[in-house]
Amino acid sequence: MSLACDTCPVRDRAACAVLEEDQRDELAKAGRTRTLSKGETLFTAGESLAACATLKKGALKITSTDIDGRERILSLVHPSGFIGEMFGPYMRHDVVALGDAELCVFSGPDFQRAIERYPRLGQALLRRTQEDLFASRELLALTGNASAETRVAGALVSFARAASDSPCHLATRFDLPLSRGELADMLGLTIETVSRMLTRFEREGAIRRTGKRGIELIDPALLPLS
Amino acid sequence: MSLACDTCPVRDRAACAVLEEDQRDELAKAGRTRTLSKGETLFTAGESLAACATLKKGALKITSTDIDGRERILSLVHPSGFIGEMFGPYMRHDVVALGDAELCVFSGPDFQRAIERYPRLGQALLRRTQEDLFASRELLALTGNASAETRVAGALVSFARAASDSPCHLATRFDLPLSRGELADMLGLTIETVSRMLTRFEREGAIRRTGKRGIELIDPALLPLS
DNA sequence: CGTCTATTTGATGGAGGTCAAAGACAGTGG
DNA sequence: CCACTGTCTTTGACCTCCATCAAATAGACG
Repeated sequence: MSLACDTCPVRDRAACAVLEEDQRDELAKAGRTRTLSKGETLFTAGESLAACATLKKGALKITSTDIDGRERILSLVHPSGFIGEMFGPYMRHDVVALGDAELCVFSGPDFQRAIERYPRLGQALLRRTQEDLFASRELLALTGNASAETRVAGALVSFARAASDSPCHLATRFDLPLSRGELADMLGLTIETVSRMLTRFEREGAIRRTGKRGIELIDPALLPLS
Repeated sequence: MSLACDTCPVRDRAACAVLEEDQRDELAKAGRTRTLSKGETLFTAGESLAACATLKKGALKITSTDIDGRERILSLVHPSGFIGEMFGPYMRHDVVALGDAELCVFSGPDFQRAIERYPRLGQALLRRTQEDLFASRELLALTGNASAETRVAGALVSFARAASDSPCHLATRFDLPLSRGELADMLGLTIETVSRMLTRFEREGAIRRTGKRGIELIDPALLPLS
C-alpha cells in the first residue's frame, strides 16, 4: 500500500519534510503504512531485518530487556520521530507502542537508497539522530547518580516540556504518557518508589494529581531538580 | 595551519576516509590540528561556538556536571571517533582529554558546508552517530537497574573488547583507560564501591590486578554479567 | 456486585553511599 | 639515599535510601 502523504499529520515536521514534493512521492512508493495497538511490538531486538519508520500518531517506547527479564526504557518516540536502524545487520532494541499508533515503515535498504539519492534526507536524519543522542545522554545524566526524588521530578519536567508547544516552556496540565511501571522502568526505580515520590510532591504542594495519569504543576519551583 | 592527512594515524578509519583524496585535502584546509594534554578541556557545555572534531590519538571523555558539581561520564571517545555538535547553537556537554590527545578540529559551519558538498561524508557521520546512540543506550541499560557488581563487570568486559582488535573477542591483558573516580562517574557509583568490586573479582579469581590500571582477565566466566 | 488490574501505603532489610583512616606510589628536595 | 608531600587506592564502620514483600484502595469493566 502506498502512502497518502497529503493527509499525513506530520508532513511538515517529519524527516521527509525536507524533500521536494515529487521526491517525497517517490519515497512514499517504498513505504507502507502500519498501525499498532497498545502494547503491540513494531521491532524486536535481534530481528535480522533492518528497517526504519516515521511515527505519525501515538507514542512508542524503545526498550531493552536484561537477562532477568527486567525491562529498561531507553527512549520515547513522539509523532514525527524517526526510528532508524538502517545500517546494522539486526535490530538492537525492542520498539513497542505505548498506545494506539500509526507509522510509515520502510525497509532498511530502500531507505538507504533514498538517503543516497536525496542528500538532504540524510542530513535531516543526521540532525535528528544527534538530537536523539543528546536526549539519550540527558536521560543517562538524570538516572546516573541522582536521587529517586530528582529522577521523578526530572521526568515530570521533561514531560511538561514535551506537552507544551514551545520547548522552553512548561505545560501546567498534562497527562503522563507512561504508567507507573513504565516510568519506573525508564528511571531505574520501582513502581512503589515512583508512586511515593508523586505522593510526596503532591503533599508538598508542587503538583496535583487527577486520575491515574493527569498531572497539574502547581509550583514547579518546589520540585527538587538537580 | 593546514592538516597533514598523509601521516594521519586514523586516515583509513575516520569519517573523512569516505572522501576522495582531493575532497579530503579540500576539507583539510578548513581544519586545524589541536593537541590536548591530560585533563585539558576541548569543549565546555554552554559554549556558543558550534564545532566538531575527529580524534587522532589519545582518548576523550564526554561529561555533564550536575548542580552539586558531581560529574557524570556520558561517553568515551577513541581514536577515529567523531565529536560533533554541528547543529545546535551551543555545546551540550564538556569534552575533556583523558590523557594526551591529538585532534582535527573544524568549525560547525565549515563542517556543515562540507557535509552539503560531500553527501558521502554526511552518510558516514549518520552511521557513526547511530553507533554512538546505540553505545549511549547500552550504557543506559547497564547503569539502569543493574547491581554495582554487574556494572563494574560490564565495564571491564567493554574495555577488554575495546582493547582487542576484533570487537567480538576479549583482550586478556589491558590497561583501564579510566581512574577509579572516572570509572565511578561513568557507572553512577562511588570510588569506594568500584574499588571493592575489583577487589572482590580478584579475590574470586576472575581477574588479577597489576599496578593501578593493569587488568588481566583470568576467568571472565566468573564475572557476574547480566 | 464481583473481578481484574493499577496504584497507593506500610514495614522491613540490604546494597551501596558516606565518613574516616591507612596504604601505596611517584615526585621533590635535602 | 631518605624523609616529605600529594594523589590515588584500598579497607573498615556505619547509616541512609530505596528495593522488596505484603496488604489495602481505587477504578475499569463485564
